[in-house]
Amino acid sequence: MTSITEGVDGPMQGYDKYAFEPFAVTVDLAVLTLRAGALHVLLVERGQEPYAGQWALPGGFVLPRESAETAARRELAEETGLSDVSGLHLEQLRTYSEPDRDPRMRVVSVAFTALLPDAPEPHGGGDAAQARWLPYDPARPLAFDHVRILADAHERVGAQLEYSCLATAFCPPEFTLGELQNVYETVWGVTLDRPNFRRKVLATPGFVEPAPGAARLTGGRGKPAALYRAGTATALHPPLLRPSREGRPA
Amino acid sequence: MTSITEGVDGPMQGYDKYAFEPFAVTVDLAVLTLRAGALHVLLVERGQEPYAGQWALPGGFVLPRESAETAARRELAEETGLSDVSGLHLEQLRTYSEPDRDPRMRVVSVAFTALLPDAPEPHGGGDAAQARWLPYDPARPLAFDHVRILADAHERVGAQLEYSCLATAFCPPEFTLGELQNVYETVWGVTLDRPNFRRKVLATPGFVEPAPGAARLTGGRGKPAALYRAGTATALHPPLLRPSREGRPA
DNA sequence: CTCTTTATAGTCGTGAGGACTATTAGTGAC
DNA sequence: GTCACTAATAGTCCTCACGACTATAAAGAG
Repeated sequence: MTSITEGVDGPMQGYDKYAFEPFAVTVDLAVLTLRAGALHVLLVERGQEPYAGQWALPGGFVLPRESAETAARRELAEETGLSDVSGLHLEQLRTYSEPDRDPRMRVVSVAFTALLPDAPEPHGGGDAAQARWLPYDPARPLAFDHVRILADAHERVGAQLEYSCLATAFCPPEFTLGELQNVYETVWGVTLDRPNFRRKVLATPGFVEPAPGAARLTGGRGKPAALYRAGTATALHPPLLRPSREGRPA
Repeated sequence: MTSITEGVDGPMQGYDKYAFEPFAVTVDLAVLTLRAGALHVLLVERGQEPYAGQWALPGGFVLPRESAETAARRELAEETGLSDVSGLHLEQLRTYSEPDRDPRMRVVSVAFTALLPDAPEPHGGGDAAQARWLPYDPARPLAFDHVRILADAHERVGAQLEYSCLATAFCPPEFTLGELQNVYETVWGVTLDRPNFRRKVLATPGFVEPAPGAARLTGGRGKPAALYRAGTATALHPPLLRPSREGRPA
């Protein structure tokens, strides 16, 4: 295998005695939100080849002086129009580096998951033909290896709901326990018993705390629900386990 | 900041209309094992500047046609001298992309954790002055940002012990429950009750199964222990939670 | 008012798991 | 041999987490 380093100038030059190939580094974003009780993903329609006209995860190149995290935050702001909103949860998912994942060249992509409480309509700016919230559908074809990235993101978020306070990242600053339960039910695709869910959440120290002012959410049907806000804890002890994926043989 | 793309030939040329910087992509490996009941890390002594003479995690450049996973496996084989041994657990940790993490140039590094049952002495080949197993010590200075990578690896492995069968990756093909318990106690830095640990492990379907032949390990002091091998399960239900890091206020 | 809807309160029984004791089966000292 | 020591294994007891379930409260719709 021959080195192609000879084509590289500037800071690449003279890196000890190693041979290496320069890579393009990008970020891909799996931005999830809840709309009308359903999980939605932010997707962009590609305007250029390859995969022109197909849906893809938003993302872009990491700039020379950026970390991947910074690039992801910038791309998210550019695509959705919201600049570093409070309640934004951004987390590195993993890195995808298969040699042929981009047919043009060697691209290594650092994938992130982002969770948003409300869903402002994105304005598809820049390179994308349009950007839209679309219902999460594992069967929807996407450009590149984005189907896999999105599936990994969904799996990761689902797992994190068990052990972290991540669910509040899907909720507005003040929320009801019913809304919080909807997060779990929607992401996990299950239904939970409401009194038991309430007992578990309130018994977990630091998960949620009553919103100040004893505010209550009225306007809907039924008894008004008390409002809560995210607590100070970051990890959940004990964890809130989803119903066993494997049968219970015992 | 100007693009330095103009110095790039070959597949980098003419990538749409974007300006991007070529990055060097490396892998770093946090290789953990148990020796004499203590957690050890595989470290190499750097032979060149920067950080010449300092300890660092093994790693190296991703080759042109390699994925990061393939590169990690190759580097591990090169550094430790063991070629794709059975029982090798390799997993992507995360990617470190701070702009100045390498003083010479822009290097994005994909970090992996590798778990080994036995610890063959490494032969420090190639670029490293020497390679050795050293006791895990979060306070040991390391080159680059490797202290953080190693700490992240330790935290990740500790968390994974709770929900996965990962502990068997530290053990030889056949092991006693005492050896398995030592894995948990060493990585978590706690002591566990032996009968309770035994009950939990045996009650978890697919975690371990008796080794064929009703073999027993003798030679040590005390009653000989039965031998087990890793089961077919990959996830642990229910999880084997470590003693609560936060106090139990309830 | 009555029905429906949703939030909240409480009850009961099973079982997981922490703390603990007892027994078994080996080695090494004497 | 036998006695101490060590480690594996078996079993007990008690608390509490949690699933399943019933009951009550507080709103809007008609």
